[in-house]
Amino acid sequence: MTKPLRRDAEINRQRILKAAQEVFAARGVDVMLDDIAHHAGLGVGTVYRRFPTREDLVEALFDTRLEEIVGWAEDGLRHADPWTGLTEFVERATAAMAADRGLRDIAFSRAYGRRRVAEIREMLAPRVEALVTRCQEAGVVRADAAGVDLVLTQFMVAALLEYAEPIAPGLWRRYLTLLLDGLRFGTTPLPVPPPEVENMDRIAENWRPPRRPSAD
Amino acid sequence: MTKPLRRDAEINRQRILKAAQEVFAARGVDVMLDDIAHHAGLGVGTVYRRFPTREDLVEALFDTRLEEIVGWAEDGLRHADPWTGLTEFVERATAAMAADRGLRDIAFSRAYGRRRVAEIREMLAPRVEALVTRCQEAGVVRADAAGVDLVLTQFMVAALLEYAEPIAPGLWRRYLTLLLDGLRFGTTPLPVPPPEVENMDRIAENWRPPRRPSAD
DNA sequence: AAATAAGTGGAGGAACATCCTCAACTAATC
DNA sequence: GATTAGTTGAGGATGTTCCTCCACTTATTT
Repeated sequence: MTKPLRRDAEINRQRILKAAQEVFAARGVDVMLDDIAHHAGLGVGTVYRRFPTREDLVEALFDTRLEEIVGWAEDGLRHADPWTGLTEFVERATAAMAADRGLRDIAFSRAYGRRRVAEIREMLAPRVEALVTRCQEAGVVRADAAGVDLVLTQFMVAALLEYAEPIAPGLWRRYLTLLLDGLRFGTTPLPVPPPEVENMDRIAENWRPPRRPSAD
Repeated sequence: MTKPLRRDAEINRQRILKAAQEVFAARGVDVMLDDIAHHAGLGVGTVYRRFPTREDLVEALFDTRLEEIVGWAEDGLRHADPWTGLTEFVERATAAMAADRGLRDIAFSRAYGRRRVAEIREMLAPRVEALVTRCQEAGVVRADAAGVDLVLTQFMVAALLEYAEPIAPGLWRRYLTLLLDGLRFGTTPLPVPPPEVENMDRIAENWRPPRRPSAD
């Protein structure tokens, strides 16, 4: 029942989406909507007319991005070699997050993406855990690891990205390798149990790095 | 030549230091000075009179804390077993940072501690690197690791602390173990070189997690 | 015990940051 | 050319943080 937009309005809508995508990628999801408008070469009012809340922009931009990541997890589970399946997934997911700070926000925080995006995000954790379990069954991941450990691992690497990626792009691969080697070859008994699922959620949901200044 | 403070003023000075220590530990070094005053049961004016800038509080509180950590590194270097020397140092340092968010700020960021504290901080990195080198010479740390890798490792764990420690205290031990196991037993060739010292500085200096809300 | 000097409190002004509306304007479509 | 849809961006509303200022209190000196 929604009338189609006027031609110029539709063009502007696309421009806003493109601008939002770029600004979110560079500076995270909680940039000022004014900055997105400016980056799109439009007035603030136009952005607010088309996307009354930040949430609308998030939902319009990130559902497919997250679905993509879920898809990678499923690829990994389908891979003949469990360990390669796991590492290829982690590499792809981290590379995507390295290139897009907004995606990190969406993947971890619960402050954004309350509708469809939240649903998809929820599909991620169980699949990631399955990747680990599958490796353990094949004996290529230490037995005392847990599914959630991979999530926390990703979390730590995401934090590193936050600070290091703009300065030393790609450095994350080094430390991801270190962590994965720990998962694979480590023998020192892990001294405390993994977090309960519920706590895991509470940890990730606090994800909220400081606002990055606009370049201007 | 500085006159001694009036008796009540000296007492209040101590109160402020105690309050600052506690509030910094709980919520980091960039809390509002108003909060410290309130926590000390004093007026804001009193705090500003005694410590005109946040920097003065930082310098008064953190130089011995950092010296302590430097001392631990030296203990580690003196330990008969290089690997135990390394792990004991990392454990102690991380435990201290887990208990004090202000200490994390001081140890990593360059936004605080510009005088004596900065000097001490600078003594830390070379000693940490020596701990690693010593282990490599003994063959108990992978040869392709670098001294700075331990610093980045600490950095990642510090980021984890930021989010996880209030919810799952002590969880960091699990992931520190994983990382150290990676350093020790890992065999996957590290895919990118470690950061230049100069970049290392630029990464750490950006440390600035979001402000934590006061509990009131 | 009065005089003096030192110290205190905390309301509130200044400087910002962020959000989002709205009335005057412009452009597309019929 | 009339009608309707869309755009604009200055600026009001709100919030945050810092830090000063001066009427007041308390210690110390004489």
